[in-house]
Amino acid sequence: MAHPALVDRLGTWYHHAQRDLPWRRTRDPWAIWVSEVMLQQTRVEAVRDAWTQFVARFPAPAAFAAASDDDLLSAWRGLGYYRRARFLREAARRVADEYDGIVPRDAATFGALPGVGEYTKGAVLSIAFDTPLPAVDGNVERVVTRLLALDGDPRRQPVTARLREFVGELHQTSQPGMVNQALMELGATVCTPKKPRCLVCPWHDDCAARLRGEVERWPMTKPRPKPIDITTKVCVARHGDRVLCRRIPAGEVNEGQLCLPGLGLPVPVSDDLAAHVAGLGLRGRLGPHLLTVRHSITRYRIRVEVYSFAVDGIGEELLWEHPKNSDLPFSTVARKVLSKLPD
DNA sequence: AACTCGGGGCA
DNA sequence: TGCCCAGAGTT
Repeated sequence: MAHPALVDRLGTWYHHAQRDLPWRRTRDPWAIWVSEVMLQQTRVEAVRDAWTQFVARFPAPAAFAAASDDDLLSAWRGLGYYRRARFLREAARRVADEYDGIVPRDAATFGALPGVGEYTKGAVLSIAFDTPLPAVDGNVERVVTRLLALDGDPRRQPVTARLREFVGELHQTSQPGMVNQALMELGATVCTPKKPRCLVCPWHDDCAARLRGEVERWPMTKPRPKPIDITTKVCVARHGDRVLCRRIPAGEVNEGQLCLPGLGLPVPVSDDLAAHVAGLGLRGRLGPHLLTVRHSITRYRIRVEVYSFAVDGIGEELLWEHPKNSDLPFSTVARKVLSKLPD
């Protein structure tokens, strides 16, 4: 079954209502791919600048394939889910090595690359090449479950299959890339989770949820568990204008990034800062409590108490960095602490 | 099917 | 403060 009138209204709306986003100005599959990975679980406004810098620095898969860990983490700064960047680099290496640096158009081949799931496969190939594949993200789930008043968890069968089937029907009468992007744009700017702007929706008169007067009943997703509150302590040891840092070890959250002594995520490395610092081989005294910083990651909400630390010597083999003049990838929580530090 | 991975922005 | 976001991989 096709829906020409539905697609027509959607297309007309998208033509005049779409936001001017930088990745919509290119058809380069690599640049589009980067944008889709960055946008996974991440807001448009957080991605905009990062994407622009990223594609300037790594204009092709082969360029990113050669990036160091530090360059990778710096390029991904502030976006979170840093594992996405590692998967993308691994995928870029395969493209460079096995496909002569060309992003594969074949759905099975592209979809087999690390970090490319059902959504990303459909989004990149439909936007770059107009391949008729559905790209069902959280926005599309919301828009379509409301339009059709689809009960059940949209991330599970049979709803997943129904969503993909419906989007596939929309592709029959127009360009799949436009349809996919328009569905996402509608979900992002009109059919929002709360207080949707139904008055300006092109599907105002078609939406089963609105006709029932209970739009916010859909999508029927599971509520997230509440975050766990943690308090941890961190010390700022200064030597001139440099600060004592540590590399987060492999296997821990945010591995490879720079953090401050005493702070470990997701749980505190040490509640006893003095003992922790002694373990680093430093002598000195723990100074006063300076300030408190709040930070949240996946399931934790963390209160960080920041103490100063006066050291006698800088110690051998310890990492001292200029926080405001360093190319090394400081973790977000470390940057928060350092930016709030009094002079 | 449940769990893990970040971070920011805003009602 | 609570909630949500252009998901994917692992267990």
